[in-house]
Amino acid sequence: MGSKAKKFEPNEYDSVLFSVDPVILTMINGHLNVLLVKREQEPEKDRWALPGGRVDKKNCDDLDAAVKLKLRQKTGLDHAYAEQAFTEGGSDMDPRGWSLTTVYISLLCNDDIDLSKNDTGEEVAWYPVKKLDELGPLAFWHNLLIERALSRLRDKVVYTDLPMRLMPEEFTIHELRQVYEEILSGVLARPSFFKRMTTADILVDTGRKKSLGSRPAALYRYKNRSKTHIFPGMLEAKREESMR
Amino acid sequence: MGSKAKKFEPNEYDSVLFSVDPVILTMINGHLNVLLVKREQEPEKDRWALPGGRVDKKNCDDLDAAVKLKLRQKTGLDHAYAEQAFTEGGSDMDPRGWSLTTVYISLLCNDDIDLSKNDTGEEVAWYPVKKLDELGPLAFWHNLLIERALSRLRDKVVYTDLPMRLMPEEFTIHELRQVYEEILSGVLARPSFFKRMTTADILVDTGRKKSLGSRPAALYRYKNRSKTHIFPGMLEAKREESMR
DNA sequence: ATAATAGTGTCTTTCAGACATTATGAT
DNA sequence: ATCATAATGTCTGAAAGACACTATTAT
Repeated sequence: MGSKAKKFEPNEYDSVLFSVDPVILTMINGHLNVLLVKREQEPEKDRWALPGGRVDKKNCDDLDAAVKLKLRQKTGLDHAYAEQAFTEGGSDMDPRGWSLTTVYISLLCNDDIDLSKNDTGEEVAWYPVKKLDELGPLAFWHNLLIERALSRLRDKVVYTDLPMRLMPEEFTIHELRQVYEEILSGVLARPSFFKRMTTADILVDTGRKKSLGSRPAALYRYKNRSKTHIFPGMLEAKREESMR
Repeated sequence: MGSKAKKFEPNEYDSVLFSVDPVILTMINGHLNVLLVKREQEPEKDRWALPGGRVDKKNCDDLDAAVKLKLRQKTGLDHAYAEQAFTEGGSDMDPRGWSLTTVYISLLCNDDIDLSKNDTGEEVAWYPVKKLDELGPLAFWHNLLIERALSRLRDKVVYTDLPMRLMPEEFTIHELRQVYEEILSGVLARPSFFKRMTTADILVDTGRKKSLGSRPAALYRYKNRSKTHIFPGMLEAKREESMR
């Protein structure tokens, strides 16, 4: 098939082309954005793609190390949150042959990131996930991979405090709710949300306030950012918030 | 490293050894059992292992097809339930080199299975998951893979009706509860469980009864076995049921 | 009748949703 | 004073846990 497809007959039966593809998400101006890079190589040259790729087996002893390396290379962050979402594979994903990708969800706060720290020299950019279709098709099946990752994220957000990984050090409960609403594309009842968060023993009131032209809101901080809290019940997001 | 390791320098950088490893579970005599096969080849010859292995890329267009093929080969079942759990990879898992495995959880009813249908001619056996340590170490990291798969299963069982895939066509609510309790290694309150199941609109009373020396229990059947029900709240299993 | 277990009723607790009310700072 | 919105109180409803009670069969 492809003219540039490389040949590797020996042991081809046992091995597959493999890549790790992190879906790196952050909040920018109230909207969820995903990190993309522009491919400089065939196949799919000049298309936007997830900032993943082949695993450097010499420097990575296991999958987790491979993901951490990708994240460091693309965002400059050393301890970004990443969780494995799923693995997809098949003969149609990549013209070079039967290939496999493990998709991770990585959530981080935009304040912590400096894209100029990007190791790779590629063109990288944040893009709002809700406008991805305006960008045209991404490389490979990355549109599909992102959609599945977001679906998984939405499933988990209704019963966990995962969105905390998108928040800056200090934030108001209102800001936190907006992040939940953005992820769920729906509206949440304010009092329920407030109670849920303040009774869960996961937040600390810093005592300071943040004012935006009305009653100032209390600034909170997470008590323990390293472990994900599971709430006893599930949130219910209402439709609406369609346009903007 | 290993003396039998095959060489495939061309493009080795891009590809990894890959296998699919289903954790196939069923209930036997009230206990959760996992399907194992005895390896007939090096490495790890003569050790018990998960019934997985390399993917036949010529006959499988994607990952799902690969898992379905494994299940058919090992159990003779064509439409067994299987769900992807996670993927693990690294340089220490297999002496032949950096390798990757995607683990699936497959749940099925023992009544449906005839191990003599096994395609492969290997020695296969069911083994109780709670006695796996008595069997000695499994091949590769399969003890760890099974433990992680079971952990995932336990997490999901408290808010879904996944165990239905382990039940025969008709069953009593008591039998269903015993399956939940076996998976969770805990005791569930009978009335809560009964209400949860009978109010969820997932069961049909067949009208028939099953008697075991006292008041006969109603026999139920699942209304729709193909979609997993999500309950609004979570079950809480109590300790105990230690020995047996 | 008694034993044994299936099934049910009732009460309490927990927690989310809805709605109304109070609090606080900017103007 | 008025406005905007943060925070909270109260009520309701859904669903799980606990416990007691009733039902039905075998013996």
